[in-house]
Amino acid sequence: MYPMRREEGRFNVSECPNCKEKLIGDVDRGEIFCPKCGFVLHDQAIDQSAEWKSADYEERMKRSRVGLPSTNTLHDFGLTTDISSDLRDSHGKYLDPYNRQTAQRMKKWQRRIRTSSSGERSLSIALGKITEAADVLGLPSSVIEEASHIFRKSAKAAVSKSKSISGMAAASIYLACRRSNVNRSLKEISKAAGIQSRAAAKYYRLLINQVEHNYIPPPSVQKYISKLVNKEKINPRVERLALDLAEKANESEISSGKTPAGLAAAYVYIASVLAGEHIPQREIAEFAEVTEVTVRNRCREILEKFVIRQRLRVAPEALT
DNA sequence: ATGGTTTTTACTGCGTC
DNA sequence: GACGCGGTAAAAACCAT
Repeated sequence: MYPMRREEGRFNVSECPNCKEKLIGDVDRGEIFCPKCGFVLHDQAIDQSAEWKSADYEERMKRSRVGLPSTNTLHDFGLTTDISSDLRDSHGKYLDPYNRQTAQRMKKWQRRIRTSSSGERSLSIALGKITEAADVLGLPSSVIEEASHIFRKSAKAAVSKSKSISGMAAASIYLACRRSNVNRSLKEISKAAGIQSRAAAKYYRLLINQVEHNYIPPPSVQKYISKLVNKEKINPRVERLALDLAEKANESEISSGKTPAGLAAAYVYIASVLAGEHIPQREIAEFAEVTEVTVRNRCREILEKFVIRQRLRVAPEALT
């Protein structure tokens, strides 16, 4: 997964090994990932910058803390108290019978309270679901945090009331991906969450209406192309050509209302033919998660435009 | 709810290896 | 014959109104 060879010692971290996109570093979470394909370069990278500075020992002691950083992915933010069961006091002495009884009662209630209310419990389940699905997809933990945060917000706003937990989890992850510029389709995510993408789309729209207030533009065709190429291990030449076509076609007239995925598939298909690689429509359609018919239709439209251009270019020569 | 647009489903015919 | 490709009609899904 991590393509660095130890003996080389050096690895250029500025671009993604899959799609050559410039990588984005997330200092807060200590990881670097590709905004196009979601490739995580170094999930366990250590944040080398000091979190705080201290002039002297006293101050350092004041500022240091104990425990893991709090996280959105656990229902209680990872902040929990455990009452130990060995029934000793803070000095290590055994408790007397009365205090022992009290401690046991406290322990029991603490355990019950932690996930007692139905809200807490479902939150806990949902966050687990999010983490699980995101892990399957190999998403960077910053996205998981974001998704968890989104889910919390939706739960607070009672958006997720009486909705499928998996559905809301998938929708949260998808929104988190969109926000973080990680190019994953709703289909992929719903599959990982074990849910129909149709249903997930519904929940996503809910989320958009209730939680998200900024318009998130859909990923560009170029991104889809890169993703597709990277997924299918296609010759980079084809990618270049496809991107070229997409740019030159300046497709404002053909693209409106069409799924970018289908368009990208068509460009890649045409590029593959032009480059003499000829990838079957069937395969491209499968990887782009659209139908062959859609690929064909987009192809037809693009080619119609290109034929006209070619005629215009060729016509003067034909006249001479 | 509805209507217009797009995508999918399912099927057929054509040419090539 | 299997395969890739192109097309079509009808159903399904999507989206704004």
